[in-house]
Amino acid sequence: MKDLKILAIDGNSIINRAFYGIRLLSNRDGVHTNAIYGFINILLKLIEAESPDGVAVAFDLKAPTFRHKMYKEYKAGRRPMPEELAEQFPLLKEWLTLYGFVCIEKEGYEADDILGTLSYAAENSGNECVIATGDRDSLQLISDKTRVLLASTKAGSPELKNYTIEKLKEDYGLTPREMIELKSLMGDSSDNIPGVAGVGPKTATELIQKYDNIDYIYENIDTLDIKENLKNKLISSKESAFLSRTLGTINRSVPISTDIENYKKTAPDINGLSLLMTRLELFSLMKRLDIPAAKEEVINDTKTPSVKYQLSDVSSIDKTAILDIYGNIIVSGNNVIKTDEENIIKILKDENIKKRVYDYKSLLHKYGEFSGVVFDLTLAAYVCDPAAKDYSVEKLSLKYSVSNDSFEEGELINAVLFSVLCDKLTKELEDTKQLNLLLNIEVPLAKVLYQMEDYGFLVDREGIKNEGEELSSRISELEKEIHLLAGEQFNINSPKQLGEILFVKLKLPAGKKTKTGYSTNADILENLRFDYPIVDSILKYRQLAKLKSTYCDGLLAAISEDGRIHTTFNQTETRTGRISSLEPNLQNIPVKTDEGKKLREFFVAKEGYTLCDADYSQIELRVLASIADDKIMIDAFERGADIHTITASEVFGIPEDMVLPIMRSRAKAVNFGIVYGIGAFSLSKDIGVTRAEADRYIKGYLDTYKGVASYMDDVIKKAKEDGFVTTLFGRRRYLPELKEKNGMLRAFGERVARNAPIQGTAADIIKIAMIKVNDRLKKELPSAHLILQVHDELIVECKTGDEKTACAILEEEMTNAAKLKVKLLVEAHSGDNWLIAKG
DNA sequence: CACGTCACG
DNA sequence: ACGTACGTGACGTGT
Repeated sequence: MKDLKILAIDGNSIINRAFYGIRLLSNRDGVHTNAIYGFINILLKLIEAESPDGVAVAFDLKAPTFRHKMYKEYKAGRRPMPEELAEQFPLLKEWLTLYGFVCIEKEGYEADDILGTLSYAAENSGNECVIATGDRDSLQLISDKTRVLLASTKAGSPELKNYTIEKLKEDYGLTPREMIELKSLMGDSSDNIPGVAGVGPKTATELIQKYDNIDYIYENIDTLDIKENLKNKLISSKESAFLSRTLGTINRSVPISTDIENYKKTAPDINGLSLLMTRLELFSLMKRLDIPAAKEEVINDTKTPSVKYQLSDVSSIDKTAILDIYGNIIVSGNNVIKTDEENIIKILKDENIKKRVYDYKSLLHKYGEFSGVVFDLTLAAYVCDPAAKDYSVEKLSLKYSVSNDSFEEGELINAVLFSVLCDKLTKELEDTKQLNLLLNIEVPLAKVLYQMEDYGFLVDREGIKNEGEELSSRISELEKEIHLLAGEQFNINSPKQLGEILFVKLKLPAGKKTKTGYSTNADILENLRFDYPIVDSILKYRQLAKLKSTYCDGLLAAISEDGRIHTTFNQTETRTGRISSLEPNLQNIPVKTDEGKKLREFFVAKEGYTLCDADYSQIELRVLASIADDKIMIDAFERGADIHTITASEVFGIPEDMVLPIMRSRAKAVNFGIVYGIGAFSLSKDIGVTRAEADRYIKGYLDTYKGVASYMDDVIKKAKEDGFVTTLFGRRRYLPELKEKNGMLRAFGERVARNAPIQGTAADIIKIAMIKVNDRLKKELPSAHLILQVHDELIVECKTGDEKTACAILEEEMTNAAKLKVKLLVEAHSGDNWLIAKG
């Protein structure tokens, strides 16, 4: 059989390039997939470019023969292959086989031997072979029937060079066979081929160009026109040169099938590919290859009326869809599917019609208030997997193996898809005991958040504007001063330029470096500010520039026509269950410095109204005391005393009234650190003591709070068994990091395992409080509105005169949102603006 | 678009 | 030997 084209790939070489070229990716179970992903991408590109009749992928297998003795030794002395890569080999091989390609590995042979044998077989039977590899060794295999596609990295970006006999001549001035001779002389350190000592690429190339091969050179060594010095080198390394040629010659007679027909592509096993790729979460590749989701449930709309819609309508741009209880789409995106707008609103507002929706909060913004929502697919998907980035219907369909026979962008698909997804997610939530969390916390909260977004927070536009102008003039003063002290003009906002000025031009003692240059962050500069006036000015400049750009300019740009700021709360962002705030972010308005605090004065109540601000006192430590069941800490809170003072007293072993401010502040840092999963190094850096000192604090702490100490151990043990941790309300966070071989990543996983139940439980509690506060306000104080949440703090705008009632409602509902082993303490204040209301 | 920096809990 | 506390979002610079 003639005229077949075989693509022969050096599997090890390409998978390595893919692995190191793409950041680590893993699926939900912690199985890494980056090398597989990268390999398939490269493979698809090659297929597109070459259109081969078959693909054979060669892999190394251990137990080397003579040729590879040295290679093995070299490999033995080298870092072993990381587990993250090793685990991807069998999966890739499985994928290749399922796709209809051939994997070849033969005990005792390397991948390039297999490539050599394969290309030889192809040539001999009049066929064509294209070799893809990153290893220059294979260049010796080139012929008029065999080309080499050499993968390399040029200026940081991957490149494929197409080597034919002509191209090789152009680049190296040599024939393929001469490449072997070249290597005999110059050696190859990466393959541990010695060559001739003192002969590099340049000399070797000259010699081979002139004399063609080492047999000729050594036979005629005395008569050839070679300088004395080089001649001596050649003579003394003669044995090594011939050994190198043996080592460097690719074996072209590996015992594998030489019938090229056997390497023709066979039909792909679509089912198998679906299963494997769904498990690996290689969704973008599945889409590209037209591979449907695993265990495909072909949905035939036999039971339901055939209501069809475009998938694109509900995927990304306007991701809203509403279903009635039969799972029929009523509206999707901007397209009304089944009925008219008037009817939609009628259905929505009818509380007796139970609705399953996609993105409740967006629908509320679009159609106004409605109830009767019994399921929200977006929120369900978030609760099931809070680490996912994309909750589009398209992604969910792939992930949950739901599809139908026409699942393609632009194709009509059945509305039942939604219904099936809802059922599947409900099942998962039941299985993981999180359905309660969805239905009683997240869904009702979505409505509360909608109301908060809709109502907004009034700001004093003129006040912010004036403050911005004030800051501007102070900033330009500082700018002048800094340029004067530096002796030149430069952009202070550029860490790069600033680093150059401070640490090169002015020769200040440089601290740490970042990837890109000198570190100029506040930690570093803080240590220099007293010795160098310029640093003091820079810190001030930075502080004011931040206030101006992010807060004055940023907030001004975000004020709506009604004079209020309507933030958006993202309910599906954080991995711990917190909500986040964006465009603008109202959860990071300054409070720590006087200049910053001033901005809070511009967040005000409207005419005739007052702000009430209530925050939990030490909620995370109280949660910790409760879930760790730590008697000492629980007792401390029950006594109502200051927890940091008590901690200092216990750790330093002195009476509470002897605790000095410095001791309290260090104890406070340890309390925070414990919640975050603490390390002595970071603690010492944070509070400015030696590492040993910090270590003693932690030991003393864990010795005092023995319940906390055992909780910290137990939670990790449990997390390693289960693969996840949970909050008091059952919210899960999966921790694939705990399975990492990489110690740093694993340590990170352990800190997260300690922190997530604490931060997450606190997040659950305030969510419950928000729902309850909102309900009570609706009933008892309808003119009052919840307007903001900042993790442990709620803000209400109420009629002036109602503030006592509003504060009482806040305190009651926040305090009683959860029953812990420790009482929750809430402090509430009121005032005309946020600064005063915070107390 | 990645990075450094810095604002918050 | 290595890097170093949890969770976020916005801005300016520079490739």
